[in-house]
Amino acid sequence: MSTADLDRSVDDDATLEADVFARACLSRPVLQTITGRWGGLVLAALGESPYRFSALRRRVDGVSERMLSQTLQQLERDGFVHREVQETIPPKVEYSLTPRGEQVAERLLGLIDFVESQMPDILADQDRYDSR
Amino acid sequence: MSTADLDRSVDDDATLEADVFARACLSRPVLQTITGRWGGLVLAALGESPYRFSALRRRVDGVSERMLSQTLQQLERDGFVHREVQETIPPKVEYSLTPRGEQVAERLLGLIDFVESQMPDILADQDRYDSR
DNA sequence: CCGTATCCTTAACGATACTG
DNA sequence: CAGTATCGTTAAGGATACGG
Repeated sequence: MSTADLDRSVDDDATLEADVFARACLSRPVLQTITGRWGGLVLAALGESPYRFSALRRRVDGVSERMLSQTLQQLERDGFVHREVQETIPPKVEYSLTPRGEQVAERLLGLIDFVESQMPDILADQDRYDSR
Repeated sequence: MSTADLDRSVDDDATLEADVFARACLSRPVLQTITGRWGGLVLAALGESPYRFSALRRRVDGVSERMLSQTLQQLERDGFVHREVQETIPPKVEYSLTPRGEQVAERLLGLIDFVESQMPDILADQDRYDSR
């Protein structure tokens, strides 16, 4: 089956207006990576400063070694994170944001900050919703 | 994690200054809802216009009835989405963004648009990463 | 120290049938 | 039309042991 059926005409900005609502849209997995359970937190953390693996794991509370490793690989693959290996003994690996990663982290931080600022009201709304 | 989940009786909320990096941070599930697999797309869709259930399901390609229903409930619970029932026959239910939801959708759209704009470069980076 | 590989558990998901 | 309930499946996640 083709997902191109619901053709929303490509408008003025042409090229990149791929429909994010389309099931097979290539940007979906990328968005999933950066907004998923750990991706957003990792990007936010690296927005503060570069981190080494262990330090990052401590910073992002609750992430397992496996998931952190996996998340970092995805972020590196998509060009959001840069991985720098220092061949010392013991070895050190530093993770930092690429320019693209910084742009994303910036926007992500804006979202996080807004939600944090709304938390008192959100919690109140949740309580109202739950008690009926 | 057990289903004991979030302790609603915040014994002493002197600090809503909660650290998003902390495992038990109350904002994490909220962020999860809006950035999760369907939450973001639903908010983005409702940012275009209000939708009724079926129309929304058609707009967000690939979402099942079950997941759409569940996602909308969470978004309504957190005060991002307003649900309006019209007692007609057949019944109609219209979903729209609350002011809070609009603020989030705005930021989410910014993120989505940026990623879309980067897709050509991201795909190239992915290819480079995969071929080694 | 920086991970990867393995195993196993849990949560998310989709399809479908059914109710108000 | 707008969902909820149930069930089987799949993907995500955590713990840990071990290699580089």
